[in-house]
Amino acid sequence: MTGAPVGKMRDIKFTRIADYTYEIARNQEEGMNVPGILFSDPEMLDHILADQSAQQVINVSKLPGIVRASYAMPDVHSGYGFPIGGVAAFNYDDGIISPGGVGYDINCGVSFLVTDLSYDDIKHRKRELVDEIFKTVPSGLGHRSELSLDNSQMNEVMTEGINWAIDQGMGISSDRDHTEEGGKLMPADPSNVSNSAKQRGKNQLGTLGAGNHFLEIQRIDQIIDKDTAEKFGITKRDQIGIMIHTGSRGLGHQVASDYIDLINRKYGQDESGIPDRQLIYARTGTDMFDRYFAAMNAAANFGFCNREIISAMVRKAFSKIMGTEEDEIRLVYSIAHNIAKVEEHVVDGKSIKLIVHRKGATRAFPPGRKENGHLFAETGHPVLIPGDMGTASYIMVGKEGNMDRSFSSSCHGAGRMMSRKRSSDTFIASAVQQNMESRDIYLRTASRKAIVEEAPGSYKNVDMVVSVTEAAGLAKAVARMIPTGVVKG
DNA sequence: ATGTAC
Repeated sequence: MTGAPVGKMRDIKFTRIADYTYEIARNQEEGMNVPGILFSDPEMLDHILADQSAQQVINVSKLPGIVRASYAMPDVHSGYGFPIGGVAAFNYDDGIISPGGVGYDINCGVSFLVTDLSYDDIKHRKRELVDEIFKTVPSGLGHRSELSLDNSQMNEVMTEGINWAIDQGMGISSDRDHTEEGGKLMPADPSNVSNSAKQRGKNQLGTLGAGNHFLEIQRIDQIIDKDTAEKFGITKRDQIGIMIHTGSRGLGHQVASDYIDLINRKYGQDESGIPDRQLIYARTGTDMFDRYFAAMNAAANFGFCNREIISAMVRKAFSKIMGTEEDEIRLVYSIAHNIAKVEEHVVDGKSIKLIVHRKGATRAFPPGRKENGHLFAETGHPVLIPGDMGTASYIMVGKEGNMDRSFSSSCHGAGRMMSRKRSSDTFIASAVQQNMESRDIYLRTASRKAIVEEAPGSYKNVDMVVSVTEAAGLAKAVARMIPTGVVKG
């Protein structure tokens, strides 16, 4: 049934307008330029209402130049200004860009690699493999890389993205076709990145970081869409893959804080009508817009390069322990889920240029978009969904028609259900680890804190998030992976 | 998420 109000909490009214799709009408609050749209189910709506995310969806809908709707993906939760799991597109000719709409971890994202190895091939060496990766890939807060870059190398990384790593022998040239935009976003201008941001990045290339960032050895658990899986190189149950979830580290974080600060100082007064200070933005056509966009792309390129170099370290570890060749560990895809992109979309029957913010949301283009590249023209590019460390992760692809539903965006993970603090108060590290061990998941972490804060019970059920994402018509599952070895910051 | 901080 469509059209009847289904809930009212915190004075926010939702109307079910389609399968797993709820609307917050434009008349909900004064100043909304577009409605809010949440992809969810009745059970998950409760989680949304328990935090600030629905209000944040409303706040975003009031920003200038927003087109069609302010969206929340099924894994939405509250974030800095914009919700995590939020998608907002602005008219490129008369809109805005907002650092809060991208998030502090610019190009936080995922790489997934597959091997021809089966679980049986690695199980007797699994601990050695994980230990080797844990030893060679620095993880945790403040842990430095053995790579130390000078200014000119930093500038190259920020303009060239993964090409820098490939030129250095830390990557394979074919990885370009398996990375969003070839792993090099443009325009990227390091001169718009502060010295302190560059300083922070110099010893962080090839580091995993902390929080929900991870590196997992996974086994293919279910192949859901056999044809597509095969095109992605996934052919059998128990096939071994490696998932890397990390971003642009301290460099991206510094770029975000620098520009939030700069924009606030320059436009804070003029934009006093803004519903939340944290939504501060630069308007299209201003120098500030161009500077942030080019700095964000520079940080994103650092993020792509970071995942590429970690992939090279994984290839090396597999080679040392398993005797595999570099090209036997194949990149399926590397994609961002914290980014703003310039994209063409049809709005009101006309194709227009937009600046699409995806913050904790994954681009999910179906076949037919040039961005897919030649390899994924027929399938759509892989959409990588990292779950929690004890349950599962997914590969999906965009569903036909999702351009009209979410500007071709999908969920980006399970989404937190408990705050880090509440997780720390709820879980005991040894019990979490033991539980994982009993399910054959070997865990190495840089800190005890990571174990409790990242306990699987802190997250929404990823299977449910994925099934709502499917039912809402955003993306469809291709394969489900389960972790067997986990490295956490 | 992040050298836990203006």
